[in-house]
Amino acid sequence: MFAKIIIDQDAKALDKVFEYEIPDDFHVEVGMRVIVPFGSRRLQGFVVGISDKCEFDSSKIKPIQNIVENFAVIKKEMLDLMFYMADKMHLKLASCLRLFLPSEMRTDKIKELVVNVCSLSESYSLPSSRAKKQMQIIEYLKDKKSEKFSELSSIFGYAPLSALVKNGTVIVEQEQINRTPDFDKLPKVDRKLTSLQQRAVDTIIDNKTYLLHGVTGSGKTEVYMQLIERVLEKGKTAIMLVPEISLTPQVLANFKSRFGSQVALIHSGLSAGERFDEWRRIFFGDARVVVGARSAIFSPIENVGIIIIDEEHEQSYVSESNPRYDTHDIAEFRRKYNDCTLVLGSATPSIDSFSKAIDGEYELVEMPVRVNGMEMPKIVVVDMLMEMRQGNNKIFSIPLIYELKNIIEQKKQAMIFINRRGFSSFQRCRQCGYVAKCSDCDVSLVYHHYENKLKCHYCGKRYRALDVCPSCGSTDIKQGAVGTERVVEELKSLFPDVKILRMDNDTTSKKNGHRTILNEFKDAKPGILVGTQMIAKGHDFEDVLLVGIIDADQSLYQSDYRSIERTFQLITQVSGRAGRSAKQGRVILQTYSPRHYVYKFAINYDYKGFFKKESNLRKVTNFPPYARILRILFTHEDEKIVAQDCKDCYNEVKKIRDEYANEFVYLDVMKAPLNKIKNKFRYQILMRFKLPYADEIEKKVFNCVNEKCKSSVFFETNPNNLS
DNA sequence: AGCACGCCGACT
DNA sequence: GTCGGCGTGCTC
Repeated sequence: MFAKIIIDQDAKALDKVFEYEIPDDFHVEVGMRVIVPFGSRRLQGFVVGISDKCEFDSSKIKPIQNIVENFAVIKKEMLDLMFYMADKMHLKLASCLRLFLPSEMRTDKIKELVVNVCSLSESYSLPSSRAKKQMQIIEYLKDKKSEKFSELSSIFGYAPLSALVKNGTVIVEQEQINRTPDFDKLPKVDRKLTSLQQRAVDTIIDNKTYLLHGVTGSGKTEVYMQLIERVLEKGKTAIMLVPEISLTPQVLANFKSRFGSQVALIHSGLSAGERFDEWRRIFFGDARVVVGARSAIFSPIENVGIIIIDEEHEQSYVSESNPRYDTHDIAEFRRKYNDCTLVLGSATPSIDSFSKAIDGEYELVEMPVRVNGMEMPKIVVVDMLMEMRQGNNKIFSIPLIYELKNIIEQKKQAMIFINRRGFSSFQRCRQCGYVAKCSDCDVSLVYHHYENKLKCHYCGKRYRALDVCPSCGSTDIKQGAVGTERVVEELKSLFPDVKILRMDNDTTSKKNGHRTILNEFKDAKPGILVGTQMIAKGHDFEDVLLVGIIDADQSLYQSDYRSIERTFQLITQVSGRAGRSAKQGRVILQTYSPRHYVYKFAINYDYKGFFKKESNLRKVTNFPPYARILRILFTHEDEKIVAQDCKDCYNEVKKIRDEYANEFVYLDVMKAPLNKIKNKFRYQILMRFKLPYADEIEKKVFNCVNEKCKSSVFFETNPNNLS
């Protein structure tokens, strides 16, 4: 018999199926991990098929050397998913498989899922004198009493060992796996749902995809919980995905108390060991609800009854780096495979998902009212140009200062949202125009006042801050756009007695950083929390009555087609933080372009109006979801090589463009906007084509680029940012 | 990916 | 003369 095997190496040249002979006494199944001789090395591989004949030159076929576990660690569904991903998303087979296993089990120090331990049986008969290896094993075990099966089999070989096991000389026992003890579910409290919530729960029953559009505060989480409960009662399992940043301790505790030990949590805060343990509980069916961020969609959970993607519009559901995938696609695959329900929930669905709902691909379920019946907070747009004309060129507008004073007098709380960390976006010499840049990346450095350093936000490299211009010696140095640090500093000088906290990547990188800051904020009355994106969701503080958005335009003028959508979502989410309790909240939104249509819709919380406008725009200008963008990014240390590689591929792609001339809207080559990151030069080919032949074109482009070019290329469809 | 085989510069 | 640079090519 022969096995089709994928070598566990992330290299383009090895991205294919290799064939090995299965020794007669090996029990090999599809999905197992094995060790195979590969050239002069031994490597880990995965069995993806078994056949009684081989297609490769049989004289070159080598036998499988060993098996790692005596069962399949990659389940059937995941194997199918791997082929699907490789085909549809042009990913390497091995890199898909790696997504399915916890990092602890990977390559070098192969961690086994269960440990099989061998010992000599009490009464055994000596093998025939010809079986030298068998004798050696017996001697070894006499001396050491017991040893791991895998260890023995790699020292002496699998064949003699399995012979000894078969005739009862050697006994194999599975080492006890420490599973978390089952404990009783908390008593089922009768949770009163609003009629809207109840209607949502009653509607979401079929095995299809639902888009749950519920305004912030409409109680989507409770709906999810009810849905999961119902699925569990039917003996099925559930996957619940949330954006990484909203995996706060409160959310986790909530799920733990509701579902007890049935829930497995997967988040970035886990150590490798903890992650492995949770994975193992899922694998063996001890956990029936998986709650986690993006990667949890790959959990080896069986018999799935429902998959939920909360905040489905979040960018973090698309993996940005190497195996690039969109969680929606994986979830859709698993929904079909398990014939189960998929729920996409959001207050501000992505244009993509909502248009699928409009087209009938998803069923739309709406919850347009907040649980507490409160109005959404009132959003006031402040024209910063006008402020400037009136002589205020400070960070804060007059209305914002006024409202802040108000809040402080009432001993309430405010949140200030500014989507840029650090002190200022750059430092520039006013005399000669010099801007400090990172030596490894093509970006300007961000000034961090607290550490008095310039930092590169791409590679993390630090530099001394400028006090004199290194180019002309001038001391007249201008600070760029404001960041969180600068806002905090300014607030402190305005309100010296008020507790002001900052929450961004710099202050939460330490363990429990989030929790510490949030706990501190909870008791700070009056208090102001300044932060980036990460304050935008999940945190409900009753006394937050004011939200300030410092630079709403910041996300608006990024040169990608989703920036307007993103701005709308951000404003809605941030505004949702205000007035979670009985009092109505207020939002001050500062902008330099107050007449942009996004603000008109945002202040009225008019998602549908916004959707209509935005989707129309995309339709007439041929942008997703009405067309597809494909970006091919080339990177290399040597600029000449990338440039040439990229150019060569471009010429090939042009041929495809000519073949599908009616489909292409756009095609060009260029330096990437960020020409260099971490000392690697970046060039790109960008194209946009209509949908009818999109899959076909994409495949052709992929194949020809893959053939043409040896250096590393990165394919992105509908990229989130073009830097 | 990693390792082997293979063809040209500065060392005992 | 040889040790060793890393350029191409192969691994079932």
